Amino acid sequence: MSGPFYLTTPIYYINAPPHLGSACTTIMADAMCRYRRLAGDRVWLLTGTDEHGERIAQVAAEAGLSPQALADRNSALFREEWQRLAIANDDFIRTTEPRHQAVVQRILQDLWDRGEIYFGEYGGHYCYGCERFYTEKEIVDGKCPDHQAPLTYIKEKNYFFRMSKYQGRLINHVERHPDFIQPERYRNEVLGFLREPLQDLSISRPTSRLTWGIPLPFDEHYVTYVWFDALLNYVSALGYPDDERFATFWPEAIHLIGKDILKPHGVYWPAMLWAAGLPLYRGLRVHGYWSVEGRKMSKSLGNVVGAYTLADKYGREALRYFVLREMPFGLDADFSEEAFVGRLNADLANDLGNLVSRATTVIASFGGGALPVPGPDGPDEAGLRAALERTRAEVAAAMDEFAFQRALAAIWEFIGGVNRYVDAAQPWSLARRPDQAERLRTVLYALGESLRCLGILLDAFLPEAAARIRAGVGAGAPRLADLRWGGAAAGTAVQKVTGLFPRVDTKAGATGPAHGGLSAKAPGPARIGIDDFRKIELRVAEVVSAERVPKSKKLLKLGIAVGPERRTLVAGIAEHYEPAALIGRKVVVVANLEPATLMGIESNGMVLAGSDGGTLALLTLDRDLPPGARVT
RNA sequence: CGCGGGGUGGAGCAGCCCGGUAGCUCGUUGGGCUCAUAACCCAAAGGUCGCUGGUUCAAAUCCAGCCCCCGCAACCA
Repeated sequence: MSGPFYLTTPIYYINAPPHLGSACTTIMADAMCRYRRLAGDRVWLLTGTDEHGERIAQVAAEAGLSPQALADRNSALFREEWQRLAIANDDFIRTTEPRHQAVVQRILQDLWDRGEIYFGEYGGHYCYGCERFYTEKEIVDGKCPDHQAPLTYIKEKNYFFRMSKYQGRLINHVERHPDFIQPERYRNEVLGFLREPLQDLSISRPTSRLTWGIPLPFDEHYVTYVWFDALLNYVSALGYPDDERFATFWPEAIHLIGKDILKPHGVYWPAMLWAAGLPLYRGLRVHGYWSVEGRKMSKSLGNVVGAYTLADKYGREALRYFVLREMPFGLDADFSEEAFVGRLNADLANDLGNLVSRATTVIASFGGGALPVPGPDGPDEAGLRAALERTRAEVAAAMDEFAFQRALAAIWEFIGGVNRYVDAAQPWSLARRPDQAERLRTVLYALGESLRCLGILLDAFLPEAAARIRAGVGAGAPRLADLRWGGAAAGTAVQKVTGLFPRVDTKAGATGPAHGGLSAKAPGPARIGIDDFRKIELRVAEVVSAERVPKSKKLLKLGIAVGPERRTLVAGIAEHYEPAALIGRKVVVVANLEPATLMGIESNGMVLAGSDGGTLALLTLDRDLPPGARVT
């Protein structure tokens, strides 16, 4: 079982601060690696940040910073977050580091030399009206489906990776290695992607459009685009190609990701590795998403949960426990503060914390503060021993599948068993009967032994609590190999361990609906001056026609009159307003917005509406004004 | 007909692939214990398993149709 073990988290895009989702991935990775270290493996845990791209350059410009300065600042947010959460990563890679850029360029050059990359002209059927390309499937009779106008075939030059040629090989690999992508549902999803013809992958952007990236070594007018830059971190961080770490760990690589980036990892990345002449990673493990109180976590809903704020309020171990216990691996899970506190109180405080407290107290009070020499085991001790073995085996099996939830459920099964044992054995009664002295010693030893084993079992999941438990029963450094009944030496001093996980009082709103306090800090909109506001041309408009945009869920196509002018705009209000109910109404629109094309329809302007995430309300006039009137 | 997930006691979930007494956690109620963090242990109450039809000796489980939620993607300008 023991050997090298290499686990990666995704590199997080520094556009947004760390939140519950990224923390969850990282915590899972950390727990897995701690478990493997416990098993005696040589482990390498990699995390890091993805720092290139247009958005970063833009945000930096707005903030008056260089892109590098912004990247330094935002990358540090992640590094600090993982420190505060006690993540034991072995490395932290940044895509702006020279060690990464050098590898990216080296591999790009190599692929270019060997013809895996070509300079292509992306040919597409382009509609000038829509300002977009159409695929063969979308074209109706050779015309734009929206404008009914003939399309122009135009070309855009870029570099392409010959990904399409790996399609058959990849299908074959995924089919023959069920363990390559897990859980099953995501394996099926990748096979689903691969049923459609695989296109070559555009891997460059001209520097005229994007400058904040890694330059192509063979053409200074282009930089790499997203995935070639990002995915290669997994090998660049190991010191590819010459470092010993690369030779040791790369063949064992397991990528832990969220379901949002399945396609790049399950499809692009294997093709890239083959093209580069590298062995594939060993496995891809995909977890689900967190929702918050039944709703998707999103910036626009303002319900993004920050991990550290939560850890700060309830303890980072409680946070670890919650995300590992509550999310079945691969499936989505829901976060709520109520569920969080429920877990904390029921599992950590009542079951575990209380057990540790009562067991150490019993040993301290009735056993003279040390593990006594036990007498012969009775049936209850045999039962405990069997329960421990079941738990050990189930934890091992669960961890093989990244099933943290099952592993913890198994450990809590054991904790329940020990609690029942205490009640059945009643050491406090035995202590009153001198003729039961040997029996008492047996019971106290069994309790100490149970805690010692918990101190090992829990180490991967709750490292700090596990350390306190081990310290309480005088156990040394944890090793999975020591998870055998009878490993504790009689005579070992035992200290009372109390307050391991104090209960959180849920009565009378003691916790309160602290969602505001739990939100990740999102920088609020900057203040603007009146001159900036005057740049926005708001006008009264009358809706003269309204219809649903076919095949769309949210969009209505509106014909509006702004003074004498008629224009078409698209509004994302179809879920809240019937088209017929809008005709004739006066609304307020942003009149000088850049046109945009949505579902093939050009939208000239934007209807103003307020929303709290659930309800949406259009802005209207409380007394009549003619269409075209300026709103200030 | 875009892809997918789900509807099971008050809440959250398992069971469904391989039909046969409906299980777990929390909550509620009653009891026990007093070592312990108003905790721990035992017991009880509570479900027409979304709807309709079909297959079968037997359907939560298989088949068909329908209803309702929720993601993802394309579209929140």
